[in-house]
Amino acid sequence: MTPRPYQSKDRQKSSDAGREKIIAAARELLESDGDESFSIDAVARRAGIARMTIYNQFESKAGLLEALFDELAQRAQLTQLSEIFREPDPFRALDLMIEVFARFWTGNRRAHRRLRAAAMVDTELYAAIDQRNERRRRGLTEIVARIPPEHVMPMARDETVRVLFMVLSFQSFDTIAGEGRTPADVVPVVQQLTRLIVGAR
Amino acid sequence: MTPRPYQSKDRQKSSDAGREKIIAAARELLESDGDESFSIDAVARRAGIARMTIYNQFESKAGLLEALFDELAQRAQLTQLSEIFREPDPFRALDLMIEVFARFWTGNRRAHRRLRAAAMVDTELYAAIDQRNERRRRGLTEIVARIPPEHVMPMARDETVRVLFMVLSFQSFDTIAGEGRTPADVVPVVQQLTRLIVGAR
DNA sequence: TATTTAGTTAGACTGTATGTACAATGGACT
DNA sequence: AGTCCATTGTACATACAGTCTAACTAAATA
Repeated sequence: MTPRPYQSKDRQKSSDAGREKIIAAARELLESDGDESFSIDAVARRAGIARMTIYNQFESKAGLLEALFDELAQRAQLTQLSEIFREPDPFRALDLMIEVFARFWTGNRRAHRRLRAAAMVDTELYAAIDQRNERRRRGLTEIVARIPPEHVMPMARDETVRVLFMVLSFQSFDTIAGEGRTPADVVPVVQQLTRLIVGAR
Repeated sequence: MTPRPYQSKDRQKSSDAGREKIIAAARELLESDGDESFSIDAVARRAGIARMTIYNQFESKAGLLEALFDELAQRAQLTQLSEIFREPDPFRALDLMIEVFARFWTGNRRAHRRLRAAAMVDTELYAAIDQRNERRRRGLTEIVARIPPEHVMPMARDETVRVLFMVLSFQSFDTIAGEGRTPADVVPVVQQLTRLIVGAR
């Protein structure tokens, strides 16, 4: 009758493996251009597990997509950002930031599109992703603050941050990339655009 | 037994009135921040008509939203655009274009957001709205082509068009506007940004 | 080894939504 | 009077999210 709680490493490991299998299936499904719609059922089928397991692991569809977003971020090494935000040279920091986000946004473009679409409908997911985007804004604020006062800028600083935030959004990269252009094509354009916004060095 | 086809003016008029009533209800519903979800049923209830009538008039949800998009465009007097595209001075044309789009995008912001969200899910609607956006791109192409060859531009012309297309998108205005800023606040920022992109006169 | 524990699974069920089919109604036209 | 046609109510098929539950399974512990 006495409860006998325990945690297991093997148990945790197989559970984690299951989680990753599900997220991978979700990513593949979002990335594929098949006409199959993105439903919990479809993810479960592709991962070869029961639908209930997904609810077990992720609570809801929003929870799954939130986890997927974070996995995409890890894949694109978005963790480098905190390092970049500490880069003393603000102009160099912006160039690096553009490279990282180009990798992120254009690496899994279809997935990001459908993720955004889902986020616009689901308020819970929207809040989760919005929070992550705000990190980008805070980083930009830091970087812009690091631009020396004697440097002549075409816009006020807070306006500059707002505009840069927009330029570094998924939408921006997606639109500028158009169809069939690689990150290598887009990065120099966005870097050039950014230089115009903060004022050439 | 013999078919006796006819058209009626009164009939047409009351039918058109019904159409407008439905579109108005759809617009109000999209614009309101209530938690009521945007369903055909909700639109019908608000318009005070039967759900079937909507399918009768608009074929599908996508059809209704497409019609709504066009109504929003008319309300914001987007028809002025064809005139602006013929403006000989390209710099002035850009400034005017920004004013028109600021009115369009920020006038019914919530509606545009949810319209975009719906379009990202529904391919039919996406194609319809994409087509309308392409008119914007063609207009920009014309305007940029009108910039005199001796004018020094920071980017190649085709790249300039792509970037301007992005800057004049809903997403751009929505992001730059942030929360609670009016078109009057946003227009000068976007105009300034555009001047940086095409090169100051 | 026997028992406990916790994640997995299949299936039934609810609720919401789109879209279709169809027959009845009633107003507008000839 | 007779015809046309948009509107309407109702029933129906389908898809999806999410909940509940009871059975199953494999690992952990005594």
